[in-house]
Amino acid sequence: MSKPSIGDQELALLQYLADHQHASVGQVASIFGHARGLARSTVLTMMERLRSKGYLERKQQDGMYRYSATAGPGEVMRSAVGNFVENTLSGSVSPFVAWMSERAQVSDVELAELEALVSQLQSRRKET
Amino acid sequence: MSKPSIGDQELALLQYLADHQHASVGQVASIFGHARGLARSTVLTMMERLRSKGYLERKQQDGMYRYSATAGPGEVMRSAVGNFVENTLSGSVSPFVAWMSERAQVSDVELAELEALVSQLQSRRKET
DNA sequence: ATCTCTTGACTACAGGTGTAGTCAAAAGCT
DNA sequence: AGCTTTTGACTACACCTGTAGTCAAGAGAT
Repeated sequence: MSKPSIGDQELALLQYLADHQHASVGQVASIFGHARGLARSTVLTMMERLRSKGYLERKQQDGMYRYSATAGPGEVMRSAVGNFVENTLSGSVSPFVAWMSERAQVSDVELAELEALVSQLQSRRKET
Repeated sequence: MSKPSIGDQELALLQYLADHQHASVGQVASIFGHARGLARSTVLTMMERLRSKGYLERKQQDGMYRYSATAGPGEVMRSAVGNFVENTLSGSVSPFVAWMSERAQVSDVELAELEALVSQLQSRRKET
């Protein structure tokens, strides 16, 4: 039972919700929505769609609904990446590496993450 | 003038075309199409859409059209990755790294690519 | 109790993508 | 030339996503 698909805007919203647990529609609309020039009803619609897809849940509180992501902040992105690699790159990571090596700038932080990743993979490999 | 968007199936097709230059619809339909259970008309429709988006071009030959990708095989994927990172990950590569480090198996080849990438980035960095 | 602001449900709609049927024209075969 | 297969253009349609308007019910203020 693979999770339903998510659009980019929806993902951004879900990400926001994962970072700002149990927020009301009003709050999300005025912060996230306003920042992106979205109408309140648009934000509400997206939130409800995400909820029907199982990515958000809500509970009544203070006379209104509070929404929370069902998955943690990191998971959202990670599963997005997973889908992308599976569906779009047919499971191969190579295109990603190729793209990285051409990319103009890679920040110090990113480089450090990559280094850590490589050494982690190396050590994991020996164990087996 | 950023390129028009591409769906996953379209991308797979484009990739196929990039790997099999100047193929006819018939050929693509019977190989690629058949492998994915797509009707000939479906393949044709997608190819024409890709063409109208500028990703494919065609020329008549042997009484039928032959299609070719306008970009090389690698470029297609690379730009797909670029879009994904920009649109979906808001420019950050971190989610990718996070996902990689959780992924069950990373092949030797992939690990080697990553190592190469890291050392390439490291040396590039010193130059500056 | 009334008036106003907020909240939520519903409806709408356009553009993109996946998928395919139909049908006439062109090409190939006998 | 006549019959069969291939090719290509067009049409169709459902679902997803982005985006928003409307309108009634609920909450808050006076």
